[in-house]
Amino acid sequence: MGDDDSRTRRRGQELIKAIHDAVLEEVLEVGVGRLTMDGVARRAATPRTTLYRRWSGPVEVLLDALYHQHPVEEPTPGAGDLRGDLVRALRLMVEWAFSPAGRAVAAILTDPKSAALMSDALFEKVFAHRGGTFTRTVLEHYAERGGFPAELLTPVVADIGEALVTKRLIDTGAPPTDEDLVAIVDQAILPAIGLGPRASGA
Amino acid sequence: MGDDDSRTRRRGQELIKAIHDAVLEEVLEVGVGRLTMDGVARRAATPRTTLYRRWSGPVEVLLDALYHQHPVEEPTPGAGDLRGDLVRALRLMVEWAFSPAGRAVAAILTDPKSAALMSDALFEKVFAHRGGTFTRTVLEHYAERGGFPAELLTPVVADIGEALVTKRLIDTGAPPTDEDLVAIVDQAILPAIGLGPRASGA
DNA sequence: GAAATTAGATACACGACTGTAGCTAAGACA
DNA sequence: TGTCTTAGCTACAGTCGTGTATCTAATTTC
Repeated sequence: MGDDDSRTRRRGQELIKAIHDAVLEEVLEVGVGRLTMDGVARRAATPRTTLYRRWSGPVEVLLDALYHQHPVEEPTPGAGDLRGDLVRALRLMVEWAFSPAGRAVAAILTDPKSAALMSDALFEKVFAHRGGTFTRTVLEHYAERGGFPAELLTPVVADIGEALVTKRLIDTGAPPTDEDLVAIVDQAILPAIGLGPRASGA
Repeated sequence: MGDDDSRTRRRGQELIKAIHDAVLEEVLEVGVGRLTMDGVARRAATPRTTLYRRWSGPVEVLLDALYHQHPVEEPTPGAGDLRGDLVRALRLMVEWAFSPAGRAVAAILTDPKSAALMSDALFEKVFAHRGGTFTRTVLEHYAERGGFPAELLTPVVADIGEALVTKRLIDTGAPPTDEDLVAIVDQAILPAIGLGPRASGA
């Protein structure tokens, strides 16, 4: 049978994946504005002609890589541990934020020239729902089951956890510890849904 | 007397200011990674030699511009309107975020190559205290005067307002309305310091 | 095995940018 | 007025990246 190891060329999806991986690495090293076809090609160990056959520029390569490597794990809330589920959801968010795709998304969000290249499909898939998919899922789950008054779950409240994690990532560039995540849940999220230390004292 | 209007050349601070303004505009248009000496010079209507006499590259020009154009208004809390003062502080933050310097800071924060060029003085002045200077000032002011229990003012709580505004800015690219700011104060900050609707109902 | 497809390789012309050198002239100062 | 400083101007050589064209050879398909 065909022995894959003897092949010298990559074809089809294997090649595409290598190029996607390469552009996600390259953007981490140089940033969006310094992405070049040359750089991506070099990192992918493929000639530029191969890239130009499919994409017209490096940002398109990057956006395409994001489209295909975006799948993000969603939290799976249980039944009786809101606090624990919130911490786990935030941990999931942090893990994603430090993935190649997560870092690339962060870079694109501040690039003035990327928006013009953004397809509607990609925007819909990657950016439109970027916020609120981690803790919101957990909070909705528990609100539906009467864990706290559902009317307290406003767009602002749904965003608190992720907002604090996002800001922390921007401020320090380092992943928050589990203690940090617990503090965010206890000091900011739970009070906002009426489950803070003051509310339990009543 | 010297008539300023007849001069054909800018000198000293006038020239420096024009260059600073130019680089802050240029970075908004092309992003950090696409900044060039050529582009900045063109926009400042000055030759590159003039830039090279002072700076070795475009990011240095930008960082210098930030160092000198960073002064940010601080909130001036009053005596009896915590809620109003928090909303005003967040409004101040939004105004700064949309200033040329504010936007430049945002761009630099995601550029992989800018950190290496960052002087300690600049980091100290512009970035180290970037978070927590708006609502923290107000919250500390009122905590000291017994407006709410001081022990509730943790680093997490001090960050809530600005975190939510930051995330909103990232998510939409548009300035939050005053209604948005009021919602952030009422739904997230006040509950966290024990002054939410639930606490007053007790 | 032959035909089709396409990955990989090479080359080219061009533009933009870099960094430097050298010069002139405007402006400040004594 | 004379001197000094430096902004503005021009030119240059070199590098990098772009976009394209062409060809060969590896791989897949029939």
